[in-house]
Amino acid sequence: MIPIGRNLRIKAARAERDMTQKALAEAVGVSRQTMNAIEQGDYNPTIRLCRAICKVLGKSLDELFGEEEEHEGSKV
Amino acid sequence: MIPIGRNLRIKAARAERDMTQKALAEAVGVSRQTMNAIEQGDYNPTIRLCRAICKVLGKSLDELFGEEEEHEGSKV
DNA sequence: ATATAATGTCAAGTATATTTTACATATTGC
DNA sequence: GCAATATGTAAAATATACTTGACATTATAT
Repeated sequence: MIPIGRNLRIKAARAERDMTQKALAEAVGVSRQTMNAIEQGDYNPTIRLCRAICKVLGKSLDELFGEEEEHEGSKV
Repeated sequence: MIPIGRNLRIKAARAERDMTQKALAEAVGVSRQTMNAIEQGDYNPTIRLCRAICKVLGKSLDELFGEEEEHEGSKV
């Protein structure tokens, strides 16, 4: 629970590497559901998991987890 | 448990702002023991708490929590 | 249309982050 | 020396990250 905002940056970085949620989850050693929940913003990973995700996706903490979400499309 | 390495960067950033562990803990809304444990590397905060710490200390995630610890003094 | 892979979600359990209380050790100032 | 403040630790309780298993939905392709 506790909505955090969907993390589209992870999704995008995954796309860059053509990785599936499952593949990323395995690469960082968590369940697929956990990866999905993080992308959905359903919770709040530990810094350790964040670091692992960054490492696999070749991004920095600031790039993937910095600040709060950038706002979505400005609806028309 | 699970040693992560002491986070001297937080300690240093705190010193820059002349903040005590207690003050920082209150500013980010956790207990003093939690802040202490994080600095001691005794565990593994959530990204949310990390963000809060960064905000209060005026540092980025990469600055305070990026990569693993830089090695200490190169022993002589 | 129907397989198959990728994703979203839920519920029940386990692991662990965080709190509270409490005490011990520095450290600083009187 | 003694008081006060800052820090380090520990044990028991609580909150929540994360797992497992299962099912529904949305692509993509044949």
